[in-house]
Amino acid sequence: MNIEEKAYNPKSVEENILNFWQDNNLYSPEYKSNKNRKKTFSIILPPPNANSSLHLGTMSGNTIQDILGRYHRMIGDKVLLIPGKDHAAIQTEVVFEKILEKKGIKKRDLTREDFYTQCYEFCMQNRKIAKTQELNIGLSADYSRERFTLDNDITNMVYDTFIRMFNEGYIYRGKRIINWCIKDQTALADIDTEYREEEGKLYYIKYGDLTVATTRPETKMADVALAVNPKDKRYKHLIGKSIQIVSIEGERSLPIIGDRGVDPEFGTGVLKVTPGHSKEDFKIGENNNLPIISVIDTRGRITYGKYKDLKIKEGREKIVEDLQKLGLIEKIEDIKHNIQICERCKQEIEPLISYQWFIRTKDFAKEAIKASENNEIHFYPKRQENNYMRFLENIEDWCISRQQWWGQRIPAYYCGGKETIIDSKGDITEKILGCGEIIVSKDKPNECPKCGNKNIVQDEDIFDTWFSSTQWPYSVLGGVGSKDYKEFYPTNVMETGRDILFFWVARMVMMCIYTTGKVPFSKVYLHGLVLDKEGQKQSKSKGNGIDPKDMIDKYGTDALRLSLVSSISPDQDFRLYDEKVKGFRNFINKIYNSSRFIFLKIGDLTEDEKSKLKKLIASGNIHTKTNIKIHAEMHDHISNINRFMKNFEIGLAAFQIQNFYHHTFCDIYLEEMKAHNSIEAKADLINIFLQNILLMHPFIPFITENIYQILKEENLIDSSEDSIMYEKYPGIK
RNA sequence: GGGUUCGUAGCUCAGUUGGUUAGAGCACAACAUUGACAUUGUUGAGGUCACUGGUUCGAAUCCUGUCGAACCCACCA
Repeated sequence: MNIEEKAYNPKSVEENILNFWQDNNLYSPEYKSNKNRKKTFSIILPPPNANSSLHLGTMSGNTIQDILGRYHRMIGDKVLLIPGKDHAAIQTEVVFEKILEKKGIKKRDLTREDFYTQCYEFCMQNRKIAKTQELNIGLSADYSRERFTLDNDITNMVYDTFIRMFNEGYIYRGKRIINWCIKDQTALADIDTEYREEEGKLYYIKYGDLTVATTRPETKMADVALAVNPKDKRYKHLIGKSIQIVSIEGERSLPIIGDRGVDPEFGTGVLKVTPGHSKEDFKIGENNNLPIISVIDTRGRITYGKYKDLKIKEGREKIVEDLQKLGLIEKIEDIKHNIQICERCKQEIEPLISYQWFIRTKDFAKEAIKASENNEIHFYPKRQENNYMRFLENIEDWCISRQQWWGQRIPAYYCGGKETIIDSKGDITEKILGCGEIIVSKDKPNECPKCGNKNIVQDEDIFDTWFSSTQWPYSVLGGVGSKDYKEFYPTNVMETGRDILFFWVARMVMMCIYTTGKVPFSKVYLHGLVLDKEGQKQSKSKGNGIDPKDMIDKYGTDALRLSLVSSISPDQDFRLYDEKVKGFRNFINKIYNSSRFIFLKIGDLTEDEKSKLKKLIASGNIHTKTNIKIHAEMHDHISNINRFMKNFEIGLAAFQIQNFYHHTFCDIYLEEMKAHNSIEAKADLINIFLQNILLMHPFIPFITENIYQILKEENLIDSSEDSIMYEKYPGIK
């Protein structure tokens, strides 16, 4: 810092400080000052997706993580923040396919290997950019330990888990109804889908004497029953009977069953049961032992009779036309209804019957629930615990296979390969062509262990990205039993966005308890989303995103950090915009100028005077007549900040350090001190100043490190530490 | 349908277990500034703390209900 300049120039200062921290390896738990530290504090940083540069939301999380890390370093813990990057299976595949499309290349033009290699390259470039961004925001993570979720050893651990779960019966290959994305050509877990309200039509179709209201007449041929509510007086007497119908599929008989899930208020109160193309109906089918018929394939085309190969919507029109000709359409109403869409590509989801890999989640969920009940895991804010519990209590089996290329290929092998057949009745079966054996193994077996068949074919599918990322807390440390695992696992805090509580946090607890026997972290802090000035979610499609780099270039990193955390509360979304960051820049400048003033005031002391000054500070007996009040206020301030930090009230702490420095330290104390020039007064000034700088360091690390270094250069403080990062936090013994 | 959060100054937001006169920043007005800072300071104006009823010596804070906004989960056949 050149204190000749009237205004603070963050750019050059931050660059120097950053180099100083990195060159000396200060972020590492192996750094010399950590040598005698026993208590560890570790955070697994949520690995951002390696398919783009970081957005502000990720960086707001990084800032909170870093504040916690720096605070704990200063209260004497051996701190490890572990960075990583996530391959983000489907999302990255979608993003990368678009990039290829721009070059006029279609995914299927490439071999699987080429696609993978190119996508890997793409991710490595983003990984580098993201790392630079993380470093620039001051994230004090140990990059010698940085990992990518597709690193070989990580994948190996993921495979080990899969194999163990398979052998213990927690993983099965099953025929179930799944969410199928026709655009992405893959199965999706429920959680990977969203709902969107759309205008549609409700068709009232005659089934013999009864009328059924449906939005999906094209699945009519897959009906296997009609269902009514057992309490519905209109239809109660029909339960257990059958109805003869004549319709486009000819003459046939459908059983009438009772199911409590049928809403008597909707339509006519009669539901057509289509287990092959509706999740609810699939459940009804299971409960009543009904057959399953499929009439739509994975391309979203009809497979039945004369409608074969028509797209769903074309088929619907044609079928309605034919029904009308037969006089079977009673009426058509307009309806607003929610359609299920793919979270990634936003296209409509088709529920289809398919063979996929599933995890039996019920037992795992029980353990994860127990962890919370036994107070082994705490949520900030506490109310999120309810969401966590409700998710786990209602959890369904987790579909972990995806029909994609970018990710970890499932280590399952089929004797002779497999094929899926829809028979003439519309029944889907998966047939393993050899002796029927499925071999789960990390390496490809030479032959089938059961029948000796040499023709062994690997499953084409990859894992859901969350299958690997939920194992991240121990895999990133090198796995169970590794040196880092022993020292840093379980970790202390999971700090992440409130939007991935279910995707990641809850499943991480389940998976890690299974693989390590321990709850992976004892505290979960969930932050809100960063919104734009109008309170809208920032997104690339809206173009309302704020580029973190712009803010840093314009106002400096410390200013941006403060604006990301000051006055926030956990879980609560907050707005960020130019003027806000500018305000914090003004505060940082205030710190600069006040320090400039202090250095001018201290003036050129002789070495004797400096040593007297330091002795006065060390003795603690430096009260001067004019400023007794400040000591009491400092004392309260320090204990408040420590209390806030312990309760994860980061927003309050950030707000208070700024407020105190500006309006108590500068506006009152510093003004008063203008009249005092004794060595005692100067000692007092330096002492209070230093306390404030230390208090502020976790939040605004750059300027505080810079001031600290000047205090040392000027020989105004004594310390064996090279950096403020390892100084003792005020109020901590 | 179930759940959560929010509603405080013109705007953006704090308000730590219920406790004097409800705070900050931005914006606004006036004044000041020769030991730092016009990216500053001082002072001021600006609030029925959404509304309603209750608990309490005392409510922005706790409880009932209403209105408005946002979000999550489930489902819409």
